Amino acid sequence: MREETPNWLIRWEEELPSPEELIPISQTLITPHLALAFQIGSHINNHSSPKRTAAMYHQKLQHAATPTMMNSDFPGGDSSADLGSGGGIGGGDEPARTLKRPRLVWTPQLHKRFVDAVGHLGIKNAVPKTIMQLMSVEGLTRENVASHLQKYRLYLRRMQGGGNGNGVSGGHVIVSDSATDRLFASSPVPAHFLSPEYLMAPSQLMNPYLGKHVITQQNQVVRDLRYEDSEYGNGDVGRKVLKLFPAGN
DNA sequence: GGCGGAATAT
DNA sequence: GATATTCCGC
Repeated sequence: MREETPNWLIRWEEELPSPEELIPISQTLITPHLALAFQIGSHINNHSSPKRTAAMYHQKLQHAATPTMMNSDFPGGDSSADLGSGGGIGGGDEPARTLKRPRLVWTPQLHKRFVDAVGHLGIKNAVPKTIMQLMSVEGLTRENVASHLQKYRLYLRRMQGGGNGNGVSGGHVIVSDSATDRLFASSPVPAHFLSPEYLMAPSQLMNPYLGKHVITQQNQVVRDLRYEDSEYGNGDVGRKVLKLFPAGN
C-alpha cells in the first residue's frame, strides 16, 4: 500500500541548491568580440588530418581578450552552458561547443553528485554517459565524467589492493590525508565499486532523471556552473576554469 | 559512428 | 597532480 521511502532521493534533493541559489547565471562563454575574432559562425575547422598525425593542438588563445564577460543582453538566449539540450543559443551553433571549454574543476559538491550518481546506478550502469545524465549538471560532458571516473576507479583500486590501514573493511567511510584522497574520501564509496563481483541487481535502480521525474521542478537541473577567469601572466593565457560554485556551503 | 576504458598528453 | 585528449577495442 505504501511505497518505500526513497531516502536517497530525499537526501538528493536536500543537497540541491535552493532556488535562490539557482540564480540564472547568464554568462556567455565568449564575448561577441572574441567570437568575431575567432570567426565563430563560419567553419573554423581547418584540420584536414586524416586521423593519426602529430599533435594538432592549437588551444593557445592568441589573446586573452576581455576577462570579464558578464553579458546577459544576448537576444534569443545566451545560456552559459547548454549542451545538446534545448539549444539555448539562438541560432544552432554554440560557441561554447565550438571553442575550447574551460578546465573543469571538480569541487566537492560536484564530486559528491558524481559519487551519488555512481552509487545509485551500480557498476552495471555506472558509465560516463549514464552518470553524466544522472548528475544533470549543465555543461558537464561525457568526457569530463569519463576522465573523473577513471581517476576515481584508480583511487578505489588503491584502496583494495593497496592493503593500507586507512581503507575500509565492510564500511563505507574512508579516511585519508592525501590531497587527492581528500576529494574522493569526502564522499562515501559505493559498495559496488569495491565489490569484486557485482551482485547488485538493477531492481532498485530508480533513476529520477532517466526513468521518471521525481525531483522538484525547481531543482531539475543544477545551474551552478560558472566560468571564471584565471589570469596568469605567463604562458597560460586565456585559461579559464569551470567550477561548481559551493552555494552557501 | 558512438561509447567505454586505458593510455597518454598538457 | 588534475584534467583533457587520444588511442583502441567493442
